[in-house]
Amino acid sequence: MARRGGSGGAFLSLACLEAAAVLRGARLETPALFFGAALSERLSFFITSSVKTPPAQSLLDWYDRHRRILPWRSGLGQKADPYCVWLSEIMLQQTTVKAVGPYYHRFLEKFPTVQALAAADRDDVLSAWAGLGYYSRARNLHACAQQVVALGGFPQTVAGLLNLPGIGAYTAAAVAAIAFGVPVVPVDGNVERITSRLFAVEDPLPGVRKALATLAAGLNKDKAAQARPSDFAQALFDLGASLCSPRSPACGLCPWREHCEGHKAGIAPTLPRRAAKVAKPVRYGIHFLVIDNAGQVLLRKRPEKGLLAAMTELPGTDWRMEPWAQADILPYAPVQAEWQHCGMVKHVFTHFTLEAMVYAARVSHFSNQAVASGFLAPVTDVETLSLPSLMLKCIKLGLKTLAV
DNA sequence: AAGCCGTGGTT
DNA sequence: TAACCAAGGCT
Repeated sequence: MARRGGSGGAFLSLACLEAAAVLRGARLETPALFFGAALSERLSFFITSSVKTPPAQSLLDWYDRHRRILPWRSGLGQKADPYCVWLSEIMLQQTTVKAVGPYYHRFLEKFPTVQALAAADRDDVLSAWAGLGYYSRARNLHACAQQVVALGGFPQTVAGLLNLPGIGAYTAAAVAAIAFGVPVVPVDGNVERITSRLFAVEDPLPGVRKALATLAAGLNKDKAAQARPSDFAQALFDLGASLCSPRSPACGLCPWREHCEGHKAGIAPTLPRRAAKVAKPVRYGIHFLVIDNAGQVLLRKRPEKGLLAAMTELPGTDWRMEPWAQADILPYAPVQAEWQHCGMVKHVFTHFTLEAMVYAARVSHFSNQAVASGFLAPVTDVETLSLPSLMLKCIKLGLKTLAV
């Protein structure tokens, strides 16, 4: 791991010059060798025992003055509700505060307690999640609620929380710290960014992720942080969200600016570095919108596993790497009709881009066979049908064509 | 363990 | 526009 910042002596304690030598030397080695098993353990020790961490009190003072007011956040010194903390943490995984807000309120209204959530139908939970993305979170949320009820409440340790579905290293630490006052540092994208800047770590993600987590774990070692584990964790989130932002951090306002090696070296805005990414492949699919005289649209449910698992979709082809020829697609049409070409919907998933061609038609009524291939729903209910965003786009495009 | 899993906002 | 990114987890 390459860490910048003047002489090793100023940055690392004198007792650990050997560690500094190891760290400097490591820059010259291949990443694979550097993170080799034995060496990695030695480095974890050296890092946690030798790295000078910034004063937690400075951050906490800043937090007390500038902390954000969020729906799931309790008042300073107030006790947090574990159910609310957990629910918000799951929703906030890879999801912005702004997007979560309405979902969080709706969810609490529908499922006010973990018992209510556990007792609910899974489809109702999925429905309340529709549009938020990463739908495995909703399935795991429901399963987790049932386990929590069976356990008689939320586990109050990181290890106990880690056993629950949908809760990984980050969420376990976040719930433990925020809901139960356990002095741990949850490492999310904010904390990775802050840590890489504080210690001027120039090696790229995702390879350097483990090393950043080790460095981050040392951030709460002083007394001030130990006294306020919940506030310290949330202070890091707020710092990452409002000052130590990805593109143009406001280093001049940062309570840790005098302790930040990245800032001192003038490279803070460029951190963390990332390995060059590969281009996303394009996949091609066709989807069909059919409406009968009663204003009903034919839909179907996707398979239980895989992309958009168990969510609702328009009937259509699979999504393949080769574009579909006109002649290939008729067998996939759910009914015989005068199909009108509506255009293309482009949708970007994490690992590929989908170009979905949409065809639309009207029929007087659906045959039993057609209905058996899926289910019918009033087209006026499209907004409330628990549809993934992609399908909402396809339907809107199809409706536009039919209306003409 | 690298690939899979959504969506919306920003630059 | 295309890339980037958000309080990541699972397999």
